[in-house]
Amino acid sequence: MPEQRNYFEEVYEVVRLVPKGRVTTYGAIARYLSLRAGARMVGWAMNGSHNYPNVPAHRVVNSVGVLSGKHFFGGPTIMQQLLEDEGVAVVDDRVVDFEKRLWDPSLELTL
DNA sequence: GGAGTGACAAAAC
DNA sequence: TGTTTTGCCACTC
Repeated sequence: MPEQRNYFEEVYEVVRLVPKGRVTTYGAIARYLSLRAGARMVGWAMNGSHNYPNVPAHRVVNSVGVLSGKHFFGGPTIMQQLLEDEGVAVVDDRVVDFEKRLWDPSLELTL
């Protein structure tokens, strides 16, 4: 069945554009997609991200920089390990210098 | 076919 | 000031 889930693809595409060593938020992606509060969809999309290649869902965190869905990576430390491997320090499930690491598509892509 | 849920966020009270 | 409710779309039961 063809992928007719536009929002999901949009989310995946944006997440794929997140540079290594940077993180983004559900709200940022939702805003970039002109969603009022579709952040839930972003998270749900991440849930199905395993069906799509190169979707660094570990770079997507909530609005406070917390690795909300770390447990969905098959382990509570996988997400943190991936981020640390990319140079993103994670302490107490939170991204260090989150505001500096934050990659907002609406800003970086200057749409 | 209908109702409920889901890795969130922002507005309202 | 903190807590509660609504919003969105897709997917599952």
